Amino acid sequence: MDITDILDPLNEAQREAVTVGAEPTLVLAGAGSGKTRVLVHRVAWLVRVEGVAPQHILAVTFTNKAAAEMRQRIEALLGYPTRNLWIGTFHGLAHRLLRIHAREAGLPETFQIMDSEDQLRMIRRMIRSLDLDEHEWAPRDVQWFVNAQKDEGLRPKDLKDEGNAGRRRMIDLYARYQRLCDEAGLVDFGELLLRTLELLTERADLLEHYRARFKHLLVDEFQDTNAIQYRWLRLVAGKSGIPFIVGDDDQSIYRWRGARVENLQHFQRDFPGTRIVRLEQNYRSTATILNAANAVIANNASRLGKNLWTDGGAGEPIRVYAAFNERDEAEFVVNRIQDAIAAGERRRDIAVLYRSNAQSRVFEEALLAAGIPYRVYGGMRFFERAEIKDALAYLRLIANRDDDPSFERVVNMPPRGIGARTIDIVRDEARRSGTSLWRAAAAVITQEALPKRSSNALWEFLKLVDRLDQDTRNLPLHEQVAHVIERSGLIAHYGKEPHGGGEARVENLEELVNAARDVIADEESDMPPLLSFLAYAVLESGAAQAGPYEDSVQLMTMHSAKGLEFEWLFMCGMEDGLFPHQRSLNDPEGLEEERRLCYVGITRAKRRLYLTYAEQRRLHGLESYATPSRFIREIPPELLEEVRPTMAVARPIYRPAFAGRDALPGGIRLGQRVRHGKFGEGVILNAEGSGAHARVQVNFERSGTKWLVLAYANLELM
DNA sequence: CATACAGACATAAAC
DNA sequence: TGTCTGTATG
Repeated sequence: MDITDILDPLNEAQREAVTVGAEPTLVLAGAGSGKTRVLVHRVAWLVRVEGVAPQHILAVTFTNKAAAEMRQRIEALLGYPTRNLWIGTFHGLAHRLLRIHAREAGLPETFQIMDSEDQLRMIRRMIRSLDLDEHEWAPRDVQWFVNAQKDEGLRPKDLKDEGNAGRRRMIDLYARYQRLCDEAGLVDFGELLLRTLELLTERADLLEHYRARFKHLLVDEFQDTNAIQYRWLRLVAGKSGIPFIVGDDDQSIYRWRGARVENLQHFQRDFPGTRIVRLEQNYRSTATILNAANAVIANNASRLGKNLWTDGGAGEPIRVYAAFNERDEAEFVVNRIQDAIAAGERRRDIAVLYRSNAQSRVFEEALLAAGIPYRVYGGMRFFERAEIKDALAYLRLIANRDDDPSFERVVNMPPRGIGARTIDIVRDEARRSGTSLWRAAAAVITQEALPKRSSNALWEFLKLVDRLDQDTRNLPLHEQVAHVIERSGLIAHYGKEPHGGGEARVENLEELVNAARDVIADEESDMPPLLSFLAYAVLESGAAQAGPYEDSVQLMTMHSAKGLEFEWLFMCGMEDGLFPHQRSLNDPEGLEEERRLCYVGITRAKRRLYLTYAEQRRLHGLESYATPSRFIREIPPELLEEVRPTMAVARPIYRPAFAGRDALPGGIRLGQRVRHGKFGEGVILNAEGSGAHARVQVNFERSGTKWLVLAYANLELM
């Protein structure tokens, strides 16, 4: 058997990982150490050398994009399609199981998935219907609470109020929300996982079946799994499954949305005899860049320990530029980008990274002015667009009339004279009789509880949806979609939107037809195409922007940069308060996560890295003065090179951090916690002036941010 | 029902 | 400061 194509491209550690026997394996894979390659080759090894049938393999990735890429690479290596090999995200796989076993899981066959926006709308509506104060019970907070519980695998009945009235109400809201979802046949992202877990826990026969099927469980980006995903993995693995997981504790940057790095440690505890393979050789960056990354991450206390190395050369020093303000920073970056392009660099190999999206603006303006094509990551995705969600809502109603959120979304879209008053009456009726809005609407019409005009309009809507359903029942999916966007009136509605704004929307709607054409049937779960398409639209929200092939400079947050690499990299806004972000300055765990994010950022760079910061920055409308990020100071100075502005300036460029602080009386420092008689507790953000005129900016927890004159404020240090 | 205006808010974002 | 949401107005 020829296995050279599997093993030859691998180094020794990679080869060890790919060829391990049937034992639980944990691959600690540093940035740029070839972890995707290891996963792909592991699958090929199992199939070709160990003779494992593809249906005995389950591979879990972090995103759909990664799943698609992995499947494609596996097929390229194996040389044939891998139909029975399950590859997907935890959510995608859970959805598949729930479709196959909807009945056993207590769901209607036509159940629909809600994205976070749908979920938020639903919670907001619920809070209103309960006449709760939306400030005290902010829908966002409730949503956060519900999702956090689900991520931990907890149902309302598992939660105790601990004698806390607020918590008791939260638990109650969670329970009510869940009831609403169940009644409407709706499943949120967390529910996909939780339901599946419960299904497999309760149904020993199913569990046994899937345990027998999925012998090999491969999980990528394991450091980003949450509690329930890990329980899921353990459950499916059981005693006989062989988990092969790949992760990097230093790249765990999603703690804030439930990811548990500890799962890496737990894994070793829960699967005794775990074989650990470390991939530490980096093929991406210069030694200088790697050393900087290593130096920064070394400041984190809780690590499994790992040191990246390369046999490549030192390369260039890392450039640090201190800008006057954010516009100077952008101008500097754009000038360097022009240099790079002039030197023959491709635009797509250049990226500008920042901590938060709001920072993109200045760079966009500067790039626009310079006429350099760029692409901003993030923002509105295809399936999140209003017109697309409208069209999907019609389709969802066709599939399931009881989908209340979809009903509310399009009952008056396009406008057909059904106002807030009418909807209120329908809603009241639904609540009174405990049915869906759809049924309530029909009831309200027969009861003649509405003015003639509204009643007719409502009747027209019900007829419309029924007609759309009937007329398209036997059409291929994409024709069904085309029919629906046309006959629902959405096309006409958006087409006549003023100032040509509707044109793009109409194009998007037409694009939806194409998307429907491309949907591939899932033979295994023999899901109806419409249901399959609707699920796809929620689970795979689509790229934020089209135009992929124009060669353009990449702008994105440090988070979105994970997994990517660039020849030239700019990390901007390297200021304490921006990066690390303000909200993590007082929290050691938060700070460690920021540091990991910095590590992720630095290790994206292949050849040249710039770190820039602005000494003065306009933020939320007011000027603030910043100190360079502590992360810059964590890089050994010999790896850095200051870049001076082209104009001569009569001041030190790379000011030592916290210069000027000494001038503040009373031992006050930035970041210091203080208490004020009236405003309560807060943190010093900024300071200016000295002596009797010294003022400090304090961010009070209760009263917001204020400038105070030190001499009068009587701040108590904490 | 569309548009204008006021007010709140401002970390990251896949599924 | 800019964006988004909700409400007031014509």
